Amino acid sequence: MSQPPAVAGEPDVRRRLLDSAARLLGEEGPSALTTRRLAREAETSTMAVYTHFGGMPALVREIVADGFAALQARVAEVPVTDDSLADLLAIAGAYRANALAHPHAYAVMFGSASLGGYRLDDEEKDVGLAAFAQLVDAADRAMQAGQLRPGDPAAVAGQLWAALHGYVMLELSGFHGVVEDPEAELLWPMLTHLVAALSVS
Amino acid sequence: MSQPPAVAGEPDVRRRLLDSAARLLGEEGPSALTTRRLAREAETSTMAVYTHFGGMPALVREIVADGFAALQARVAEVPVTDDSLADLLAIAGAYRANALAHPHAYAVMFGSASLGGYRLDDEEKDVGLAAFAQLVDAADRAMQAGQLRPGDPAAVAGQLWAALHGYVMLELSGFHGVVEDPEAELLWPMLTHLVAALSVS
DNA sequence: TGATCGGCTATAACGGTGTTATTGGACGAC
DNA sequence: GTCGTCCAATAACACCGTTATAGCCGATCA
Repeated sequence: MSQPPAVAGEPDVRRRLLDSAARLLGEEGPSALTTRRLAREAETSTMAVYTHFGGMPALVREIVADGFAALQARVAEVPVTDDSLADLLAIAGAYRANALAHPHAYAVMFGSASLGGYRLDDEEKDVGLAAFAQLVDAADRAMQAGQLRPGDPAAVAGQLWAALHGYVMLELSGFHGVVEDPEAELLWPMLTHLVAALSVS
Repeated sequence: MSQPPAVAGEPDVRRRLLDSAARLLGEEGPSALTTRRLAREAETSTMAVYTHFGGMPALVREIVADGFAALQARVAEVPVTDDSLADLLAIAGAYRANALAHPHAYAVMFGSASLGGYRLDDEEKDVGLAAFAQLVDAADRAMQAGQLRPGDPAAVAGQLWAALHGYVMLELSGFHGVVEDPEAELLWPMLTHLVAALSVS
């Protein structure tokens, strides 16, 4: 209640703030996401951030939640096929593609690039772990299909996730230039080697 | 020339600034490393930062260089033995230990936790790549010893590095709680699986 | 209809930040 | 002793996040 009827074509302040924040973060990075700048972009005053969200960290928390939701949706698009091992690699590709498409958001989501006073809290990590659950499911399917050695799917998924996350972080930091073609010499060999070592012999 | 004779027991301003900066970063994190706070700790004024370094980013650059040097020194302590594969894992252990001992420095070194206006530039990356060269050497030794399959040592080292870096980042972000004992279920299995897949059959 | 009340917004302020210009003092060179 | 050269301290500027204040504007109710 209260909230004005939201005239068509003029999204309410809350929506404008979230949209502007996502755009600023995506286009100019964390340092551009300030209350005053955000208020200018959303054509309102800094107070709106506090009345609608309670402060900058809370607004960032919503952006992060949206980022995790987008990551999860992007990974969920990967079709399930008969080859569970290929599915795992396809999921990794989708994960990386999402990170490269939204590098600043990815950095904030995983605790890099501290944004304002925002810090990952437990609730936020749970949202992130929901995305991780997709990997666990894929690993579990591969075990059920007899393609991965039986074991703890979470451990397998965790190993793949850590390696994938590391490659993505190095790529975002510009440290992947240690070889000519990082994707062909680092990412895929690393993941296939991991999967191979985890497969039934 | 110029620089006063540096009375014993009273390190010069430049040294005091660097020491205080390293201490502030290590103990309280990036957000504590401000010019005014730093000037107070080093018992001088903010101007000293500009006369001696030219600004906060340049000072951070030196801190980062020191961090890479410490990492390199820590890894260099790992003895070279007959078992090159075990050496690779020992290097990984030393790398992780250094990162856990200086988490804030590690985050800044690899582009996370943007500190002031500091950004990794190419020169800085070269310093980081010098540390990476240690891993390449170790991989090369393992190939020469016939324990790793012949190939590009940089590619092998890069895969290990990415995986290790990813695990360390997840550990520093608190995301490693997906399993009970991350070190036993994620880190070492992941690395041994990678090494195994890269070894001669 | 008219008065009241409530939520939202804009303005302004406080203390903090990085950075820079200006001032002043201490020191070596001549 | 005087000059010149650094270097540090002070103060200022513009910006930041945050908060208090005051005013608007629509909904509620007598």
